[in-house]
Amino acid sequence: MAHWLYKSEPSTWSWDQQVAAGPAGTHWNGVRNHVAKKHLMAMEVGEQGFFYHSNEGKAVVGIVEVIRPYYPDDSDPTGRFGMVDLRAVAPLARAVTLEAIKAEPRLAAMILVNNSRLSVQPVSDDEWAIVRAMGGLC
DNA sequence: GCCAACGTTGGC
DNA sequence: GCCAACGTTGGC
Repeated sequence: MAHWLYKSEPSTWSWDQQVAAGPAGTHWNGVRNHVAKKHLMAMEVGEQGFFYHSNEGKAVVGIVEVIRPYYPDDSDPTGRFGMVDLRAVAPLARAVTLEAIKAEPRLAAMILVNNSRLSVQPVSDDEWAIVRAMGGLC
């Protein structure tokens, strides 16, 4: 199964808010980028991803899971973009900062490091395992 | 269909 | 708060 990384500014949508949304989850809407859209469309229910705080915090803070596959984003007046639904699965025991990711040579190829502007990114199996371990999860 | 201008994102 | 990187828009 594929893994993903979702970026959000805490002032807009934080991990705490995601947790508060509970098992029913929330829409991951507002994506207005065609590369990010392509990733959203590829997602399947049950696939997990990292929740990353951009700008403020700059760290991976938790794990989320896709609970509804791609469907139209009703906040998009043009109808061109869609969204998925996500629920919080677990917090990391300790946040994995961008600084720590950049300091780990095995993570040098992560999109987060090389294209910081892409808001929804694929994460390789190796990267997934490494960041999880750095976050204190087995 | 090219490309300059502009707006937005996000690290620093 | 600055600025680099990137995406999008619109004139030609």
